[in-house]
Amino acid sequence: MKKSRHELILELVEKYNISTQDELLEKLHENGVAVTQATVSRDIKELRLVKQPASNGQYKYCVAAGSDEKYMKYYAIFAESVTSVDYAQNICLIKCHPGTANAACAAIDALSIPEILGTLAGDDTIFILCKNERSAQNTKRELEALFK
Amino acid sequence: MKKSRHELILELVEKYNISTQDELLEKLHENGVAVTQATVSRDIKELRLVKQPASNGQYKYCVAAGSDEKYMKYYAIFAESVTSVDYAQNICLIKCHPGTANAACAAIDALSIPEILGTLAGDDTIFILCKNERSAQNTKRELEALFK
DNA sequence: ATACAAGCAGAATAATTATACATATTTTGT
DNA sequence: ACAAAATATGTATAATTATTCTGCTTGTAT
Repeated sequence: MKKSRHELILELVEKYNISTQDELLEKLHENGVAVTQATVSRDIKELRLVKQPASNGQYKYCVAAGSDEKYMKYYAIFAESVTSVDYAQNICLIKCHPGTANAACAAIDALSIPEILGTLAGDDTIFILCKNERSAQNTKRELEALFK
Repeated sequence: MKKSRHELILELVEKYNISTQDELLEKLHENGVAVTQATVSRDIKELRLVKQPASNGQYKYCVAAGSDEKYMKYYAIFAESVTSVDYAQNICLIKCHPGTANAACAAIDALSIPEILGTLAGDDTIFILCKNERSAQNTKRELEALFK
């Protein structure tokens, strides 16, 4: 329950400009997740999201970009979504449990690995476009380290 | 005055584990800078510091890392190309100065806003296809914030 | 089956942070 | 130098967020 809510929160935060917990709460409700602000506050703490002052003078909840700690944040979600990582040529391919690819993909995006040009998630599969075969290999290794 | 206070704040935040504005306030006072919490709140907003949940279960004020800096890169081109942003149904429509739509459109593409399915630029007009009306509205808001 | 422990979440509330408003201060143009 | 405009700040308060306390639910060992 909590796990999937966390995934949803990460997605929502990526997708929308959410500037208060109440806004996030509202989005969660729209998605059929009924919790209270107290829980959202705790989720945010666990996910280590931050309320960042943005350029437009608003605030926006973001995934914190903290050195290598950031990997830890995604470990859980990644570990329980991903079943395999492979690559061919310059494409890295991730297989996930059904329905979890988007969440895992959001996590990968959030890692912003420089070798990754772009990602595309279906229902249970993620394509990762890399610069070349070497990059794909590195990416595979990096992601494997993450979910193993 | 404000400038040096800002510098001091950055130093203090680097140096200590500051988890509330009141703590920061106290440190400021120790350093002979007498301001109130309201000012600290505004300083933090301007400096774009964030209160980050840390590994020890505490919170800690930090310098924000990137995340919406990408917007800055495109601000200039966007600001000088775009004249208006509007939407109808699931289409977001941008009006630009003659001849500049393609450049602005490239900038929009580069932002890779997830709600945008695709874009099409003419000479002075951009069509942005969104998933639905809600997405179009969000996109409008986001882009307006960018060029305003 | 029962007791116990651990984790989760809601309600209420405490703690913290942001802002509306009113002044003061600084800057700018003349 | 002076007035006008812009910027900065404090006060008070509103808004937001974190936490305490309590009751559930679930799994586990006795």
